[in-house]
Amino acid sequence: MEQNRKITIQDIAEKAKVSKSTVSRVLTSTARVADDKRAAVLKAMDELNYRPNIFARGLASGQSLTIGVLTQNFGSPFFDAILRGILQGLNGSSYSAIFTDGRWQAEMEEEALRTLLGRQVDGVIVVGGFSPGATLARVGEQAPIIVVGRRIAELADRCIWVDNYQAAYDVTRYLLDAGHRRIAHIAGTLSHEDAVARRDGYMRALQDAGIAVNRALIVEGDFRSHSGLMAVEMLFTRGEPFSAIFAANDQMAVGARLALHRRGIRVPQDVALVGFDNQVDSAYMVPPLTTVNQPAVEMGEAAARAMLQLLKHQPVQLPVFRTELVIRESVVRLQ
Amino acid sequence: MEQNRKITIQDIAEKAKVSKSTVSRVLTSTARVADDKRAAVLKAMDELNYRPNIFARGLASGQSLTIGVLTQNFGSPFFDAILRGILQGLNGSSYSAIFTDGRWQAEMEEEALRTLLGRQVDGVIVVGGFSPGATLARVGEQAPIIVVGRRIAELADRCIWVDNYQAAYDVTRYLLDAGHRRIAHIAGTLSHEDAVARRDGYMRALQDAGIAVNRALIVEGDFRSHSGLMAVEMLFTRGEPFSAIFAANDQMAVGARLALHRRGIRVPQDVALVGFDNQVDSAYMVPPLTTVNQPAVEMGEAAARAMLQLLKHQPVQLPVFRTELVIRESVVRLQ
DNA sequence: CTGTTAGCGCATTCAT
DNA sequence: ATGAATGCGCTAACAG
Repeated sequence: MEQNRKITIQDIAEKAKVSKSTVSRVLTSTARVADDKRAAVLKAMDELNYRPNIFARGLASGQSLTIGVLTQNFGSPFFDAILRGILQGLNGSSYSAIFTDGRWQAEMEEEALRTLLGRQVDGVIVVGGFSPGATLARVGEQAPIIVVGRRIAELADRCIWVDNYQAAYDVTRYLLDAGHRRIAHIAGTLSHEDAVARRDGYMRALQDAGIAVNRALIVEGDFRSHSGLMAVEMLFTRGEPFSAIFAANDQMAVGARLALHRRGIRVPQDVALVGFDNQVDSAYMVPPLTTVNQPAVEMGEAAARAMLQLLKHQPVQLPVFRTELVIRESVVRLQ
Repeated sequence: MEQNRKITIQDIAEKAKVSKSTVSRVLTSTARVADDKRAAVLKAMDELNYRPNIFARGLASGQSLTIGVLTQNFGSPFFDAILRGILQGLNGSSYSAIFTDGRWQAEMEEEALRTLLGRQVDGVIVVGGFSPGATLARVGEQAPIIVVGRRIAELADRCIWVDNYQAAYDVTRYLLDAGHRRIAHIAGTLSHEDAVARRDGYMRALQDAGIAVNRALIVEGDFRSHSGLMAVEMLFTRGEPFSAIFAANDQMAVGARLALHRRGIRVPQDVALVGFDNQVDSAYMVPPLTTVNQPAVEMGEAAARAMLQLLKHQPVQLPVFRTELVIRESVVRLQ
């Protein structure tokens, strides 16, 4: 099967008539090497199609050149965008990423973190999740860590996130400005801090506008489409009238849209609809969805770059990311 | 920073009063160990919170316990489902996955494959992509390989795929049975074999029904939503009437849906619409989309399991995956 | 069943 | 600037 024996640093040393050390030096460029020798080494490496053994290197150097990414739910467009950004940010560096999926379950996340650390990753990027801050802080003692999509008190200077509270406030404000007074909210899983922040921003905006928060207009979903559909059903069951719905993410907005359609309710003429996350296909909904854009790719890229900095023991300055209200056609001014 | 020195097999050997070898044996369970010693070792490992160094292990054993996954486009729901399946299939095994993204570009794929191999992965799973079969076959000589989502002649017994041609044939047949005669097709990128197979299945079904293929009713898209929208525009520009559209994937169907909506054309009353892939939110479109289900998660899982078999040098028997027409509300019988 | 001995391929002192 | 020597932590023969 593997006819050609693994060629090692030794082989190329012989071929280039130098010592292993010299070869190692041109490999790591940790010390100067005479130009002619370096050339000979390079030539030999090329001719023999040499590939350093990453394990030997890792064992000897203590570095894995791998950064571990703990994510949740590969399927989510939002998280995918972040992952894409991370890959992009790592591009060109000598680091690779290895992913594990926490599936939004704290125990699984711990397990995933464990395997990552067990794989001697040089750093960890945590994307979202439920793990308590203390757990992550502990991880942070073992390896450089960057958290994206969450704000963790214990790791304040290592988090990349957006202000969900403010964004939700702005959405609600926008709906109010359009003349809506009875605005329903489909919240995300409320054990998740983002969901809470979005709901709170919504409530606060209402209060600031002098409108009492009506609990009957708030339904908790789970960030998935189906829960958006169910939430609208729930709203009708409760019988509280509403002229607008603010869903805590686009997926739930999609579900809500279908529920409205089933009841013959038109969007935006009868009910306005706003989502959150600006996932790609939201622009292609019928009608195109007004939503909040989170610069997911950029956040992922920033996370990767920050990690690279940390690994070089350089100080990191995390950029600030802003959300943006993307106005499309699912909201219309109330007469 | 790292106050506590790395604890090694040696430490736990001393603590358990056995030799390193014995510890190694309980670790790898390659040989029987007396129950009491095993217990002592386990206890010591637990108390010292021991984590084997994966590099040392890899170096000594020649195994990386890592399988490399080459994928395209993290953002696609279909590919994500496959990845999720792979992760799922690896779950419980001692293998981890490491992902790289080929971004649908042959050169990038080659590069990605190279880094994967450079990382000494024990096996490679290729998801989709453009790499020529010969390239993949070459990779297959260096490490076990499984290909999912493509059928490659050189690697016939290593591919997991579905019969796109037949599925497309069935879709078209379904539309014909519903009374449609002027059926448009929005193809995917035709440099991609799946796109070709789907188009060909469509054409064949028409021919078998005695209907001449009308080139003006076929538009090439690129699998993305926007191209679906553009395709419909193109169709109208061409002026060929049609009563149904078969898009080569759901994303393009979404785009097509919006284009129709913009022109005030109702689905399914005025035009029937069918997609392909059954991505999650298709069930929540307005109206819910009739589409072809590809068991993506199952395919990914099967790929992982097959890989595990290969790594154990056991013969693999790849399961056959069938597509299924998922009938929802975007098609109505023509009067 | 268990301990002893040799490396795995490379980075990194230490000499020179 | 370069070679020789040492060891990273573990697995895998080899004895016993």
